[in-house]
Amino acid sequence: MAGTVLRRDTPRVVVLPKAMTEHCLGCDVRAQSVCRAIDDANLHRLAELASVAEIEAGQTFINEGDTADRFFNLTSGTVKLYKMLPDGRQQITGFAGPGHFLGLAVSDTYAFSAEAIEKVTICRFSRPRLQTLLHDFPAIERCLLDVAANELVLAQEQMLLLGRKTAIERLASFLLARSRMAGVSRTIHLPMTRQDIADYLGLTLETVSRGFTRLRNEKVIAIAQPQAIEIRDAQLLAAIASGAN
Amino acid sequence: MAGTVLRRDTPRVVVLPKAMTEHCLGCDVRAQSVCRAIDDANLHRLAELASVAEIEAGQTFINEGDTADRFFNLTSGTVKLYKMLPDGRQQITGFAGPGHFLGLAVSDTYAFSAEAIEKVTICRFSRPRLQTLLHDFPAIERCLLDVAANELVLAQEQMLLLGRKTAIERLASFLLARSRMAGVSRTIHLPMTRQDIADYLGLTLETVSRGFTRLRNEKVIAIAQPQAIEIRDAQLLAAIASGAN
DNA sequence: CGCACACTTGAACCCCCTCAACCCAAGTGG
DNA sequence: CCACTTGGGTTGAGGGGGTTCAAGTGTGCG
Repeated sequence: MAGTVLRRDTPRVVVLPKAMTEHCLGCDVRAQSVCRAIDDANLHRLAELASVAEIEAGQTFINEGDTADRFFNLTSGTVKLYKMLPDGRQQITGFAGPGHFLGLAVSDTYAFSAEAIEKVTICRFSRPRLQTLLHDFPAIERCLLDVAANELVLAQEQMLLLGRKTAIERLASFLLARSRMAGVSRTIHLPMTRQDIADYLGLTLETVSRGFTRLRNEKVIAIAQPQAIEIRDAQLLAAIASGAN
Repeated sequence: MAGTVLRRDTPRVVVLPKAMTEHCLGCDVRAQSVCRAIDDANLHRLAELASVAEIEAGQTFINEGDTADRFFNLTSGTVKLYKMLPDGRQQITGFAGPGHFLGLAVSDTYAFSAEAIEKVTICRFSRPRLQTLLHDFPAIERCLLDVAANELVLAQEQMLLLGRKTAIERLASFLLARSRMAGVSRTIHLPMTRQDIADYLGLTLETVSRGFTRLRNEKVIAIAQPQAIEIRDAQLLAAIASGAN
């Protein structure tokens, strides 16, 4: 049962009243984000709604229950999305990286909180104004639908993990998912703490630590640093993750 | 660790080559389904893509991993959506009732299986043909986005439940959610078995049974029949569900 | 009646949690 | 340079909530 203090500092807004269109044109995560749905000619329509902000590590910039008046688009860094119980128990529902879109809420309040675990930069959009833009460009809506459907698949996968997998299977699944998004590289970077991993996998930090140690002893992984893990037997890792072992 | 046998019987298609538009016009779940996004004048466009099928209880009509060539719209009965591990462990990701839309998958294969737990009737749409219709009617797409965002919120809530709540808290949360969808009535109907509830809440059927008994002994609920549960102290039930007790 | 199926209840066990100590690296300040 | 602090990570010992295994209790239906 984790108990972290909530911080409600306002994020530091940094830039860009007018040079925004160029900023969007040269944005290096545009291809991975929903912004790809809008072509260069119309990009200014999107750009004039956006403002950029930098968030320090540890800062919470979305609070569960607050009125959802903004959408966010991550351009760098990593964010944890989580829900909490009144007594402080925390469940991280996902980690968001560059290109990730935040704020897909039906109701008018956020259903989760978001905290930067590294220094993060985000694009912010006013909700009502972006929604009128969505109306003019159904392509964005279509893209958002794809995004939402994809998240739904991931959420179902995570429910299977949380409801039915053992501790070691959860860890293996987590490392495997991380390695897939890392691409070809054999080592994976973990920007989050053991406590965060535990809160994501429905475990305690001690169990996470013990699990990593066990996987290391069984030569499945090597732990270069606590935050840098090398996969030594991807096949065995996958077997463990799927419950075959 | 539950192990149910997969059945792959083809569902019995029942009706309606041509009288379909009238059928859609008079459909009693239209207002609760995505079909509400299309007006009476254009309803025939939707109707001519649909075919109706009846599914017997126990029949699986979506198999995880199969090519996703169809969308479904539930018009009566209850369906369980689930994922399985190779060794038979099962996680139910949700129960779908009348008006529920199924098949929101990004990839070309279904990410989950669907089995009728009661006799069920569904409208079926060919995927490619419905997708061209979506293109013509962005209102449907918008509606689907709302549906997806809503499911995402529910999924996050379920992750919190599976990752961080105790057995009794899970049961209370489940009963509370069921009572909310039941409306004003104080008694809730549970069409699924204890095993299904367990597979939904990440527990065993014995733990579910014991939990119900305990809630009954503490006068929170009354168990008229195993499938019919009366809520006697909604406030206490809500307190337990949120972890306050 | 008797079989099947779902549910309930009991007893023993075990995986993971809790509590606690310890390690280690990175500051910080005298 | 060393003493001290702080934050994250690891490791150990013991306990408990939920599972496992097993028996018993309805209830519907041939």
